[in-house]
Amino acid sequence: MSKRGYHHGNLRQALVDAALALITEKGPVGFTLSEAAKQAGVTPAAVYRHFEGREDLIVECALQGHAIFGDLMEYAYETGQPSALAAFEATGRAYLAFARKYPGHYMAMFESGLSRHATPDLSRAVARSRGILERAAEELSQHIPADRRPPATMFSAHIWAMSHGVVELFARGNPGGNVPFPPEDLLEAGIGIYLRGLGLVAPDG
Amino acid sequence: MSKRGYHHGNLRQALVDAALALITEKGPVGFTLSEAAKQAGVTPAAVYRHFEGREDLIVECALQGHAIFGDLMEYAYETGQPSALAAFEATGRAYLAFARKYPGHYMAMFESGLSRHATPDLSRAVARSRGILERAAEELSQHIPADRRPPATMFSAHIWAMSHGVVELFARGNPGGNVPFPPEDLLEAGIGIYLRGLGLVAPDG
DNA sequence: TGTACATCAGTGAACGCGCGTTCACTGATGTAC
DNA sequence: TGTACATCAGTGAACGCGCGTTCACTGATGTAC
Repeated sequence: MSKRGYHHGNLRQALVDAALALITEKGPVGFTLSEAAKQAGVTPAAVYRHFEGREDLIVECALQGHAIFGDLMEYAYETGQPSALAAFEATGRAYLAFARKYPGHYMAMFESGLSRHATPDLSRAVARSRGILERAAEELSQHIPADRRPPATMFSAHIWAMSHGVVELFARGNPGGNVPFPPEDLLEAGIGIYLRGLGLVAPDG
Repeated sequence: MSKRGYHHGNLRQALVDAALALITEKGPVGFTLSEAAKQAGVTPAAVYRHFEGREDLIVECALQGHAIFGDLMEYAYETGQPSALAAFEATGRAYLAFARKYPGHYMAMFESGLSRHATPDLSRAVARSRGILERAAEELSQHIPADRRPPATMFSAHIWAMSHGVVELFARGNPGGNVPFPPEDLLEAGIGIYLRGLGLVAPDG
């Protein structure tokens, strides 16, 4: 914070913001370092004062994404407490809300094709995000009779998969196309049915 | 068919195969027309005897993918008959089998970023693939009491989303990572739980 | 069967382009006295 | 407060690269007589 001054103010963050805007607009593929620099009102070479190169800039986008993601999920989870079910459902909704509100971050995190071990920082950030999802699943799964309880990691993987699938196929232009349901409703209904299958919500609720 | 002869034999298909191999290896992004040509043992310019350009080649990959996909799904569906449930489950398994066996096709179809209306042919192929999924869902949903029955399109969207999510997050290197379950088991369990939630399989089965 | 011609799949050189990256520089900002 | 100096964020020109695409060509294949 309060680093501002110098020539630009805070070029580092301005570049991240430009990158995110470009990724949002054109996908993580269409993003170029040169255009991000241009959009930040700066020469491409200036980027190298703040990042090691193109990939490093994308990593920073993903990193900030995971930070926001983790905070949102954690907050949703805690807000839903003490009911494990409410906490879990809030977490699911927060997932989609994040994907919609921060599409650039989401793409940088999950669609940019960078290894989740690109840097130690990123590796840690990914682990945190995943840990939060799994914690919510873990707690909720305590309410399932032990003999019918799937491992919490599997449980959370299912929800994550469905959420991601809805985002990819139905929350953007491609390629599942114009299903006549808002993605939020689609996902909420899907998770509801899934949880009923686990015996976690009333069969006729 | 039997067009063979001339210089190369069947360059058109050789280019498609090369493109698919490259897409498999490097993702739909890493794919370049020049490299596909090279891999087919031919000058980049030769590609233009058979395709309008780079995108047209990718479209052909997606097109062939949809053809295989549709056939596989249809076959799985029919093999599972007359039980609607068995047919549906077979279709779900076929989905993942396709994604694993034809990763290049799968990526060209769902991850290459080309509009599903890039050409009329593609538009039609996408509609067919989707129609098959929805037909399986439609039939199965007849077995749900009408008052609790979700629309078949929603139903099929859920399964599609979960399948796609499993493929994207867990069936490849990124970024969900090394969950300790084979994706096949993960998906099969997920679909099983979901169907139980719909009351389509016994609660204690 | 043999020759003359037409076709057209593939060549190879060239193009303009934008990319990521480097480098010596310059000039505004912050600091020491 | 004012001057001299050090720092270092951003410049601008240049680079090599591989891309997609074009074009006049050439030479193997298929066809007509």
